[in-house]
Amino acid sequence: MAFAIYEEQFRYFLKRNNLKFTKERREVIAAIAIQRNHFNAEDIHQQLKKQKSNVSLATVYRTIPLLIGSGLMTETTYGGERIIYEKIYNKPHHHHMVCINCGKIIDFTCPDVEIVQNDICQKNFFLSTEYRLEIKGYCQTCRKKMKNKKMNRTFIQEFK
Amino acid sequence: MAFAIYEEQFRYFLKRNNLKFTKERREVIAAIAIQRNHFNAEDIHQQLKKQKSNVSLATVYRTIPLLIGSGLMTETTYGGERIIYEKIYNKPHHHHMVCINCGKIIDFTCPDVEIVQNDICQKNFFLSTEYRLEIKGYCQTCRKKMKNKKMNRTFIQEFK
DNA sequence: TTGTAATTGAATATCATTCTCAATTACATT
DNA sequence: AATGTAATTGAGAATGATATTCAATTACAA
Repeated sequence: MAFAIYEEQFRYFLKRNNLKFTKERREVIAAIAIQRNHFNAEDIHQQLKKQKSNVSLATVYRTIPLLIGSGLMTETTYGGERIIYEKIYNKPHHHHMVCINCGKIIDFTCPDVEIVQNDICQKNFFLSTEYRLEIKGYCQTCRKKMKNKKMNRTFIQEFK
Repeated sequence: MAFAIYEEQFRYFLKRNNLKFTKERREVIAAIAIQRNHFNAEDIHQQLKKQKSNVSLATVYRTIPLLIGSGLMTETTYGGERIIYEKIYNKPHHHHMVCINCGKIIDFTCPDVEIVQNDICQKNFFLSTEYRLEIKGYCQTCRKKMKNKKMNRTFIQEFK
């Protein structure tokens, strides 16, 4: 499974940065390896408890930047109450559609965006490390609810 | 100037939603009208003080969703400590490059992205209300600093 | 084995944003 | 113009995710 590769990549990162590979960090990786598509800090902590691990939430938060720095995961969407992460190992680069009614996140890939992005960065002498196209709106399910007026809209507003 | 139009649009929105046009809300609009490209809740509050207005920070926060709902402004980038807003009146739709070293935000327009976005939404039966392409990386200035190793990098990491 | 800098858990701090509540106010209706 | 009522306000307190402090522990290079 992917776990061994996760650990290898993480150990390499730690060594390069003069950081230690602790029991706690190993357990956090194991917890990450098991996560689904999208998860947050608390999800990791819950998984640790399931694993009978006593790694504290503080350590989870301390480990997150290391996991991102080592290239094992990335932030997905912000804007909600919590930051949502996802693993990136062996996953093609993709973007997100977020339903503003139910919170559902839909992944999609789009090679065209990369071309556009390269072009823009070159023109602006910008060195890109990350780019994302994020679409907000209403998913298929919630559009149906809209017709029945069962949705969470706060204000009356037109759609473009 | 744009202020009168701002107010008209806002009053219309309030009326449609059975909300009141108060002295405080008028003052907040005046404060918004003066803001630069990118600003946050605290910036609005500071501007109110400059205007000798006593509108509280709580009211600023309460007014923000109304301003967004009425189409006067929008969230720009999250991910930092605070939410950054920008006015959208008379401003072409655009995207952002954010320097992860100095925090600089560079606007850019890109008509191609709209085409891509429409296509994806149609395929997924998604009703888009908003979309953004966000590029993170290093701006021209910070790239030069990188060569002199004067940058804020936290971890040693390769660039793609 | 040892020295030392990194790491940990627990508790506490931070700090942007939201909420509570009693007093005030806008404004539709008379 | 007066009235009724629901919306709004400021002040302060609450919230809650994330970060930090500190003393005790631990990884690991030498």
